[in-house]
Amino acid sequence: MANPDRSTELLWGAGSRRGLSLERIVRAAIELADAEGLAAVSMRKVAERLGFTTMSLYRHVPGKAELIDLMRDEVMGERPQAETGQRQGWRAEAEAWARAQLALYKRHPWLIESSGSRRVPGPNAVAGFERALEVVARTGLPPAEVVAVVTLVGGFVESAARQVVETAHVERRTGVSEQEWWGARDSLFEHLDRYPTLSRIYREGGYDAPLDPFEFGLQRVLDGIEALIRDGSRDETRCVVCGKTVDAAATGRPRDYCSRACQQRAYRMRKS
Amino acid sequence: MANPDRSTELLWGAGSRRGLSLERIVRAAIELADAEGLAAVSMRKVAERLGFTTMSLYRHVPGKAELIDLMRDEVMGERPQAETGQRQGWRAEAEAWARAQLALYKRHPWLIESSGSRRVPGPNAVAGFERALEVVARTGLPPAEVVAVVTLVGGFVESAARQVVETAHVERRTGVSEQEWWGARDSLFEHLDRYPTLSRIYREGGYDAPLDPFEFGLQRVLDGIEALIRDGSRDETRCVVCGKTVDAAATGRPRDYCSRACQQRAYRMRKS
DNA sequence: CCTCTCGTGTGTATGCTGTACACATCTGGT
DNA sequence: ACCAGATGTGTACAGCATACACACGAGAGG
Repeated sequence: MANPDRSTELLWGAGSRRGLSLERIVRAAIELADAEGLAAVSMRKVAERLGFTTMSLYRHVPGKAELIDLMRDEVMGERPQAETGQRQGWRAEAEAWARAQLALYKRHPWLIESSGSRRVPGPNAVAGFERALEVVARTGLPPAEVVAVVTLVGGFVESAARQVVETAHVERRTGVSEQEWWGARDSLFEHLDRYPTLSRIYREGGYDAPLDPFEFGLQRVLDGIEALIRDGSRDETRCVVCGKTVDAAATGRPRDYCSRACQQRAYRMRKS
Repeated sequence: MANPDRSTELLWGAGSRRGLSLERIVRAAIELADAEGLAAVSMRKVAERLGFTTMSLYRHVPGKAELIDLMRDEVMGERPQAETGQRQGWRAEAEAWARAQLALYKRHPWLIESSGSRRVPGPNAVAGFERALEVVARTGLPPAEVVAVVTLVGGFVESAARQVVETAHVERRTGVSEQEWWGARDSLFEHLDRYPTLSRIYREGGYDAPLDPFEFGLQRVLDGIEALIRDGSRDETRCVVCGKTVDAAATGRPRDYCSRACQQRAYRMRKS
């Protein structure tokens, strides 16, 4: 587990603190991870690649966990592309954001492997988050739902990337791995009668031309969000702060907020 | 589907407890992972817990990777619950499936940590997949889309579980609540003005009462799938095998399949 | 000039990890 | 009785992150 304070300091530190050596270490580690996977990244290997001893790295980086934090944020700074001229409607822009994120995962598959444990978000990661919030905020959804939507799409992209990258990884492995795949297929065939629905769907060709999980899933998720936007704007029964359903007052002026807490938050917000 | 030999051995416990067995190893490893996390599972620790030497394990398990495969499939065999009387409509059942899956991840958080690298699916994992296919197949979607939908929902649940479980895990291990943790990262907030949308949403209270990412996301995803079902049944412009859009014939009888390949697959399927 | 501190690189040592290999013991079949 | 195979053990090794003591060179203060 990375020391949060140290990682935060390194990730957010002023330019002067980020010495030349630190950048070289991080870049060497990224090259190693890109070429041989996250498992191949050891302090020894990184040091060797730079022509220094293992322990010299510790003069610039507190530990391996922090190094990985830095690697992650570094590649997240790769600009998706020329940042097209916006104003395309939230859906097209959300699609573009998701596709750029997927491309990032494809360029650096180890991002997925290293996303397991608790990570401190760096400036570039937050910048990506900011861009996504920007897009979704234009939908006019209440703030809490904007955050939830971005979380959902972000999580989906990572999940899809995990599948896409993994199958690509398996396909790239030749011979032995392919045989394993066939072996698993055979033993699965033997017991296929235990799974009637699966075998029926297999027989009906459900696996002959599999749909791209990213493209398919992205459209479903965005459809679901679109439905949320439509429902939310049709009836006004949702809290404008958190988006929860607000039980309509039987008589008198209809409520805007689901609770006094949300009302107070909106008031403070308006006042500042 | 209990193996009689194994059952007798387990039931006759006292006698067989003297020796090692694959089941005992797997169960000990699961207990260890449940209690202290996946990182704490080492061959030495598992062996110690059982009162044997490290190397004795290798008489029953080829290596650690295979042990983890076995652990995964073992816990996936835990029946979600009493398998309620079905016939509730696909959406309610899909929700139940997703919730059961989330509960599984909560019971065994290490399932998420260990899902990174390539894993061989075991009988219990396939059984869970089969149950999901069963539910989604009732929607009448074409086979390839049934698979894609199950993949989508499965991926979503894992993604949401990763978030939910992780915050809980961090809180338990560090003894610091999520709020305190982020509060301590004040250097992060210092730079908040670089992110206008993020800070605006924060000020508007978007983070004060965050929506449950699982519950929120699940509804969006299911909404998206519902839209797919509706659109698919309204117009017949989709291939009944793979679900891709089929370009309508200008004149004559409208096509059912997107390609000769799909037409042939459906024919073979009908014939068998 | 000398000395003293400090940033930086190095070498060694420790305690983990998975697992290869040789050896011991016990068991069941011929 | 004997032998083969299954099972458990002990030692050994390579790899990992990293703690710690040391070496060297630069700049500051006397």
